[in-house]
Amino acid sequence: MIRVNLDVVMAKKHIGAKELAERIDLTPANLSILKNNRAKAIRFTTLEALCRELDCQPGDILEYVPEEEG
Amino acid sequence: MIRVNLDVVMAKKHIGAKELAERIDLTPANLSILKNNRAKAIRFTTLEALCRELDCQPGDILEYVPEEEG
DNA sequence: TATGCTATTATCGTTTTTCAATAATTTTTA
DNA sequence: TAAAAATTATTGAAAAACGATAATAGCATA
Repeated sequence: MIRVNLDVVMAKKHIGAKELAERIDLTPANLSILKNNRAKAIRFTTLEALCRELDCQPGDILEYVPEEEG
Repeated sequence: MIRVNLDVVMAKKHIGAKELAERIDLTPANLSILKNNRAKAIRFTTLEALCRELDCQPGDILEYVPEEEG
């Protein structure tokens, strides 16, 4: 499972979803999908804009969480 | 710019493109596109499979490289 | 040289998913 | 309580992954 830790990075940078959405030129609705782990993919242009505006690396945003076996 | 450092991780793990492609259930052709920085997006299912088989994190594979200003 | 093996590159068609636009609802905050 | 912010859902268009396939390149080794 790939976990999107956008909320953590946003909190560290003290930036809200509305402002971040504006800065990366994405609608707040679509940023919310990403932020709340409902996206199934990400374009590199979007990931790049996020890293640029949040001054971070992809590894700060994306995390691989091994599934526990059923 | 988002750089895909798959070649580095693969070298560390001593695994070839053919075997990795088989393990993550992707054609060698499509893995090559990703590995050589010609992909424009990535599905989380693919990123997850890569992290699982390479025993690594997204941050090992994806790197944000700030563009130098022209 | 010749022969495999691996990797890369390219094209086509299908499927998946992002994303904008929009609206409704919920949550948070002043 | 009212306003602002955030979430959720829907629709449609555009982008891109991906499989299948084939051609080509690189690189060993006999």
